[in-house]
Amino acid sequence: MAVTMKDIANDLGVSVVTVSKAMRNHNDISLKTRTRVLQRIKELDYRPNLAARSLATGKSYLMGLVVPDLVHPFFSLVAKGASRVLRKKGYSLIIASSEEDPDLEIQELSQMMARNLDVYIIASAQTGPESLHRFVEQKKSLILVDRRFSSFPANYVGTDDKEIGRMATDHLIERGCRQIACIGGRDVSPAMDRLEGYKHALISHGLPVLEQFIVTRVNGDNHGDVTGFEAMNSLLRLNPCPDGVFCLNDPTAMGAMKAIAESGLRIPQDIAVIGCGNVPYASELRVPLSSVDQDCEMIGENAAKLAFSLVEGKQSMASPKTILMKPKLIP
Amino acid sequence: MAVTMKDIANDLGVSVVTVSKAMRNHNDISLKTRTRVLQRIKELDYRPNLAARSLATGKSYLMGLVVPDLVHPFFSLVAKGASRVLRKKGYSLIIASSEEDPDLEIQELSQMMARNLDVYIIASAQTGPESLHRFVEQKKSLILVDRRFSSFPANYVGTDDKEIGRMATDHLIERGCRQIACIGGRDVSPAMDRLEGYKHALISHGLPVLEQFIVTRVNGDNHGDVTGFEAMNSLLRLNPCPDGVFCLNDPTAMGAMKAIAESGLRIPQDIAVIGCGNVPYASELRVPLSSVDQDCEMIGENAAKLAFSLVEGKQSMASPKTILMKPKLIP
DNA sequence: TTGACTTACTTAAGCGGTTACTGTAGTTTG
DNA sequence: CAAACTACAGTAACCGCTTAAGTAAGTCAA
Repeated sequence: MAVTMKDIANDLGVSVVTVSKAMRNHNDISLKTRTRVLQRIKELDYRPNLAARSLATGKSYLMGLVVPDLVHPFFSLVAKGASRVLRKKGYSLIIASSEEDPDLEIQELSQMMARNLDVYIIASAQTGPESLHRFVEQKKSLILVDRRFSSFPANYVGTDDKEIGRMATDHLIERGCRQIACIGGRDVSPAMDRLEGYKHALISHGLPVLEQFIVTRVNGDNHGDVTGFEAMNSLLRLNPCPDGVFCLNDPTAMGAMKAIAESGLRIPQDIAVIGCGNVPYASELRVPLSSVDQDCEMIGENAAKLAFSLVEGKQSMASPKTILMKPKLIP
Repeated sequence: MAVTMKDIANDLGVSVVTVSKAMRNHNDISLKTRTRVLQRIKELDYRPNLAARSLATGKSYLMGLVVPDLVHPFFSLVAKGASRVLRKKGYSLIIASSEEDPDLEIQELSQMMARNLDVYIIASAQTGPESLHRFVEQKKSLILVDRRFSSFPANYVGTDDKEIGRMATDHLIERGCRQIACIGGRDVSPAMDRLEGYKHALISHGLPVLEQFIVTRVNGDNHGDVTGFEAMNSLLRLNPCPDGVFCLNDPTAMGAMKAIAESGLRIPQDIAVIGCGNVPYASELRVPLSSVDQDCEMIGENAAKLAFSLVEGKQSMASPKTILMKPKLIP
């Protein structure tokens, strides 16, 4: 078996508690003893058994991250950012992918709760906040990422999605577009907020908000390329046909661009396209894609930092904090 | 606090042990008692504290996955595949990203070892197997993924990389290329094996293996696009210049394609390019990229399954198992 | 020089489970 | 009808660590 505190204590002729305290810099231990302990710990390459520590302290030194799709660069970047911050403080990250399935998400969260994680960071695939109430009941620390629920106050880290919508639409307007369509998902907060920003931008430029130019789909983020392709085709049949399209995410934009290309129209001369998310390699696409970048890694980092202030009690769950990142236009 | 076995035992007027046994279908408990226990467990939504169980059993029901770059689709797909399999058996996955930094990897692994994970699945960023010996010493279950070390026998799940090299090169030869170059990383087993497959294919077609056509770089996988761009530029200066390029991975291929495009040559008429990895959206690129696909999710799944056979003792660390996936050509 | 404080450490208890051993009915057997 | 099982449940000990409470010395002011 691995080295335990007992081994070290025996070797040094002190009690286990002394070792425990020495290790955690309790001011109850003489410098001399502490040094001897630390010395021996190094020699034996001792590492405290975290399961035992967890049991004794009630803290697990584990944080959970549940995302709808780990393969999506957005979420893997969030994971990366969070992981980097947590690592430094000796925390580990349990990552689960819900595959955009609400039931699976609940199941994964149950698993995690059995492990008594210190903080749960969730980009939820739920349509409503119902299943999140148990976090409140069980007084578990919760941080929502990317997606939130208006009726459910909780810690939240995300991008300023309204600003994204405004920014993207403004960009198209500045490029001379006047008939601007919008394609994307529905029901999830980023989509709704971006749409609102889109409308806001149109209105403040004195342009009309036309319902037929807004194509939203449930779960439009999944298989966004298909959604984008089909939605764009339906937009192309309109008269007048849009001269600019704001796609709520990049895969959708790529689908839309494919549809435009197949129709024989040119991008961006005939129809300009802007996406959101700034997927890697966007610049290498057939037609380079303008996009709005969200600093995904920073979202992860901030979520992790917020997580610390929760476990350290600096931040209470009672007064949830919202951190919004500023988006950036990538032409 | 959360519900414990004690609560259930008290409620039912039985001992804690009875609850424990009932829960795990010990044949020591009458059907009647077992039903009562399970009933109450459901009512209270009880979940056993896994830290406690871990302490008592010595198993953590956790598996660790360390990858060099979580954002790389290859590794996130592996993670996804592994996660899916583990979930079903009640295991959770701790994921860490080493950022291609060998020291960071060692650090992450130390962290994990403190948690006594049941199996460690690693796509190692090490240049040699030295740091892996401690797994053998401490009798920890280890599975290597994607990258292996010839001098270090260990469980391994990956793709048949020689076959990839052969397949890709054959494809170029069939398309009529005769001057085939190869660009990619160095030192890591997949790169070396693919290169070997490349050479093998050339030789078996009676073509010469020209050293000046082989451009490898240390850490060529990182920032592959830059590597590919620079390497291709140097290849373009050769006379004769290659009419086909096998890039050991897709980002490299994209960099190479950029260089070719900037030089005014056409793809694939003047120079054909084939990559490896089949990145998402490859078909949407300026010039659609042929690639060799490795079923990454299956790699993850197989690694997870192998992990089970290790914890269940069906498979011993003494006789390491190697699982190679067959690659698939995506024109 | 004695009581009050410190300093440095130890002992005891418990976190929430598990395993190995004990005990007690009720049932079978010779 | 006593001996020997069997089926079911309970007791005790332990996993490795932490916290709270205790104790034995040394220090200091009165």
